[in-house]
Amino acid sequence: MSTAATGSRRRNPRGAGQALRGEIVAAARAILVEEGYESAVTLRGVARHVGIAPQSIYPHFHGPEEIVQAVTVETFAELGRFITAAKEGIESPRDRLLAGCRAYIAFGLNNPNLYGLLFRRNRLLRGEEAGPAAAGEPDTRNPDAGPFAALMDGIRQCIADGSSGATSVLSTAVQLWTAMHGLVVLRGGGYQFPWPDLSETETELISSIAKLRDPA
Amino acid sequence: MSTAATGSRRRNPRGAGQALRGEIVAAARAILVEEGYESAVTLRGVARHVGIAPQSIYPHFHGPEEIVQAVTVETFAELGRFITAAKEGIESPRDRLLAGCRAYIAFGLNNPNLYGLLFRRNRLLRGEEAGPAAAGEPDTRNPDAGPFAALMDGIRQCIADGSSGATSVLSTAVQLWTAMHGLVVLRGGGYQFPWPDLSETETELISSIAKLRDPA
DNA sequence: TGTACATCAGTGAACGCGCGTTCACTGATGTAC
DNA sequence: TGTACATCAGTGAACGCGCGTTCACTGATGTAC
Repeated sequence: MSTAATGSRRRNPRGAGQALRGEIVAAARAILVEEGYESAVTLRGVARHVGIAPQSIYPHFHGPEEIVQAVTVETFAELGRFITAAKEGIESPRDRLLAGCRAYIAFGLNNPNLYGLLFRRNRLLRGEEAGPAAAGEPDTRNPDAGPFAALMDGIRQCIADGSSGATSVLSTAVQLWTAMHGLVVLRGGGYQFPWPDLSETETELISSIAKLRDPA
Repeated sequence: MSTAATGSRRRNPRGAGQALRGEIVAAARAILVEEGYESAVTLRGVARHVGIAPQSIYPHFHGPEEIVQAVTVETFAELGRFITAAKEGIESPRDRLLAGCRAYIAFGLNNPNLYGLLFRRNRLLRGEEAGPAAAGEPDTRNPDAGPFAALMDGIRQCIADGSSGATSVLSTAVQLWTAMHGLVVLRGGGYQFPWPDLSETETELISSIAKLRDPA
């Protein structure tokens, strides 16, 4: 089931202790991708995957949740880069918006387990104490930065350009995000369902929500 | 944290052994609502909640997953009844469709933990063997029955009525469901975010996806 | 009408497992003198 | 140039905990005769 540790692991050289941190995060990521559930990420499981003793994780992380959080931060950055890359070189605001949205959806559908990590239910709902936002607080959910800000920019440009008839940028962005998230979660959920063609669905959803006019 | 067992539990009378089944499902439901995660439903935890010994569960369920499945089936039925009740007495197809969709969203936002149960990732994704659909297989995800079929009916009536300009019933229903699901999951996720007004968002999303014409 | 018995609705006690966590330890390597 | 020492990057062994699961048992109650 889970890949066994290599066993041939070499101790990191003096001063390179931080390298282990990276190995731990990578192992947790691999376990998440394979197993799909946060609960599969245990200190002992990660240690086995890396090939170290469980207690060797403590200098880097205080527990499993911190490791998962590190994977989450990494994944948010990855998603951002993926979307940015997809929009590169596209001039038309309308096509850029579509390309960005399609990239978001593609990332989610191709990495369902990692995507699920980005939007797992907030711990607050379980009655734990609030605390300030962590240093690497995910920024897709931050309206002023990252992918969401880029989405708003894209919509603004479409409005300016005349290719969108939307009135509220924030409201439109939230609705687009909502639809894209729903699409990723439902289609990536693994249910048996006669899903209509993905590309058409994307186009229709985005066009109708962003009130895009058909290009001449 | 978790409510203690009453301790004053009476043994069920002869022939009423099935009553315990109901108590077990109710306890699991309560734990899910309180704790929010499937992993919180353990045989021992449920037994504590009911006030019985852990092994007393076995005559009714083979393990925690079966209990969760029973809660899921119950919740699907509840959702269906809730939507049906909300549409009752509304004549206009357009208003019926809106009422049904609003009810779906309200149920999800008011019962985030139970709603999450309905659409948790399929076990198949974790590499477990397939097997045929269970007896109580959730029917919101079945295009030919339950809430989803009702949604398609609603759209059909709106099209017949002239209040919707949609062309494909199935595609429109899937898109509506996608958007509603995304809305519930994102808004119910507990993130800090400047969400626009819920009622307006609902109206805009549903109207644009179902291509509803403004009523005169 | 009384009584032996089968059945039902559970319990008591115990098991092995994987988990997080702690404490004392090791052995290589860079650094001060 | 040699050597004592501090530090770094980990390990060995053990703990208590909650979990699922098994086995033998109990005690009330309906039923056959």
